[in-house]
Amino acid sequence: MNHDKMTNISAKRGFLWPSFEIYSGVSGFTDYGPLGSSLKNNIMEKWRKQYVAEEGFFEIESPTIMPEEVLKASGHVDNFTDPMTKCGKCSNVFRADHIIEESINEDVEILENEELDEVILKNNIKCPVCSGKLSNIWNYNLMFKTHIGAKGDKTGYLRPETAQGIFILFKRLSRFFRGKLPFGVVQLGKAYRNEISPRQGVIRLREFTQAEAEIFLDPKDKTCPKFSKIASEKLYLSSQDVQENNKDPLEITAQEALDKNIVANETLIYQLYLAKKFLNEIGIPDKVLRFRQHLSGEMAHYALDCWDVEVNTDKYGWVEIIGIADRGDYDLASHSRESNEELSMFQESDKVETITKTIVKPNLSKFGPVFKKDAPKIKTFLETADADEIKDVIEKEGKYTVKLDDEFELLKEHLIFEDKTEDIKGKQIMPHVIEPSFGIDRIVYSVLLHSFHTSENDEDKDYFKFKKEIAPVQLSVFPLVNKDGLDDLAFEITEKLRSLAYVVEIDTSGSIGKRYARGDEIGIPLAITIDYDTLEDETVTIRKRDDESQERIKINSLENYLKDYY
RNA sequence: GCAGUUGUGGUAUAGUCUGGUUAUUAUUUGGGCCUUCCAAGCCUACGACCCGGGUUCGAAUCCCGGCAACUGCACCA
Repeated sequence: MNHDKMTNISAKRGFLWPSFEIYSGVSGFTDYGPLGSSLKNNIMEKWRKQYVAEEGFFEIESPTIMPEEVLKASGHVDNFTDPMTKCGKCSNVFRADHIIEESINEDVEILENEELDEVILKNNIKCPVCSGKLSNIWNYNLMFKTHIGAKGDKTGYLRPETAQGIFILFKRLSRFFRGKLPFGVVQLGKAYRNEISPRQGVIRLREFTQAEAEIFLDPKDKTCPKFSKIASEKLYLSSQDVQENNKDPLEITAQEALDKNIVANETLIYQLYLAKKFLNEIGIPDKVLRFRQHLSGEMAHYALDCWDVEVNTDKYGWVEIIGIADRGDYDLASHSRESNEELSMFQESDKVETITKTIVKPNLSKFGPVFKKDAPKIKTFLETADADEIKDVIEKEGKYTVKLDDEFELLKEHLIFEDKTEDIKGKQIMPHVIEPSFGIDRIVYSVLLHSFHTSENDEDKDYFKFKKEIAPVQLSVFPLVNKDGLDDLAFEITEKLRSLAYVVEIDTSGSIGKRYARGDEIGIPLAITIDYDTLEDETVTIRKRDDESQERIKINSLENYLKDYY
């Protein structure tokens, strides 16, 4: 693990570059160079293969600019903020809670802005730079704000996460999936957060790529049909208990995690397993990974359970790269409330249940004259009231007292009780959501870091040991020397391989050793060398990056060889 | 956002304190020569003083501001 060497080569060879560099750059943004872009795409394609193809989820794409209502409902407009204050004299801007904490040495994190204003006034807190008067506090929202339309009267924000785009399509999606739970929807794309001062390179960006899946399921049934297939898979988990008591991470099977109630449900465990599988397959091994359960104070208010997947780095320590949360029905409930849309689904039960229950109705000829203008609200109360309870109380005490804004006494003659039988064919439910959320840029960084092979002595070299599935360049082709027609043949073979849709680099510069080294450095798994034997027997050598082993094969069996390999 | 350190070809650097010739060296990269398998060698070319302002006859060098990076603090729903 070596951040410095790795980033050096990554910049040199076109993986990651600072954005807007010729204008001296802006922190919190990064450019993917040719190889970085290709690597990232390969990782995202691999992700799609796992979640869309293998899991049967579907991908959608929604706008990156969202109207204010959406983010108001999701809570981002009001809560995704920091309190700020500005000095009237020198115009410096500060985090209000920080100035106050420094000045009076008290934790004021929980206070509202108005209360903070009062604290500033009461303690006569001044600008720490020039002692000028501080303004009232406003919220600095971490979202990028913009205007929609020429009139500019509609406020929009760049989305702070891709997930909301899925939630607000719920009505359409539930029809698309023909009303059956569970179903999964994914979105890969950019999200934006105007961080105050991002300083960890590609780890903390203002514009970043997420890959999120939202799995909608029955709140009463969070089992997972594929769970049995992975029940005996080993997981390494740092549960709340492990963290709070400084224990070693648990090494347990998926089944044990479920039985011991360490992870809340099957679907959540299955998602932990999928995340681990994905990371392993793109070259991030278990030994640099940690599955960490959020502590109860750390958990977002909407999450029922949440696990972070963290990767170990030499420079930034443990970095969160994936969050897997059970968000409950928080999002659907909020959007349903704000939009006045019914965001629930009717779920048919396995068997029809016939129930008989007592219902209560007002006996209107007596009820109306007695309660007059209060009658409607008492009637409304009765619609949702427990009829059995009312009946009991009236039978025992002769009356039932309703406490609304006033107290009303219901007598037996005001009401009609009926026994009613109905068939329950199912129920209307608001699905819960389990969300694995991948930070793609951080994952690309982790792949670069943990694929990077550092030399231990002078003969060894530094290179990216990418898994062949994600290597940005798949093949290199070299003529052993640039003469006697070997070079022409190399170009010919390159063209042929490119027509088979392989990403191929041909290199005729420098010595053969230099060419291997250049190819290794950017992690090209295979090199094909054309030499003098090629002219005689139409064979080439295939040389593997990781062990430098060579084998000789016929040119006409190259296609099959590569098909098997990739 | 605060404090400190730093900013010279793609990379790593000399020069900055003490202002003054064509900005040092290595490596990388392109072209050529050579080369029958792992960064060999030779020739050659391209390539830099972070940006803006000030001081000065003259600024890579001194001063101020900005931007960025690094370290620590803070922030990270």
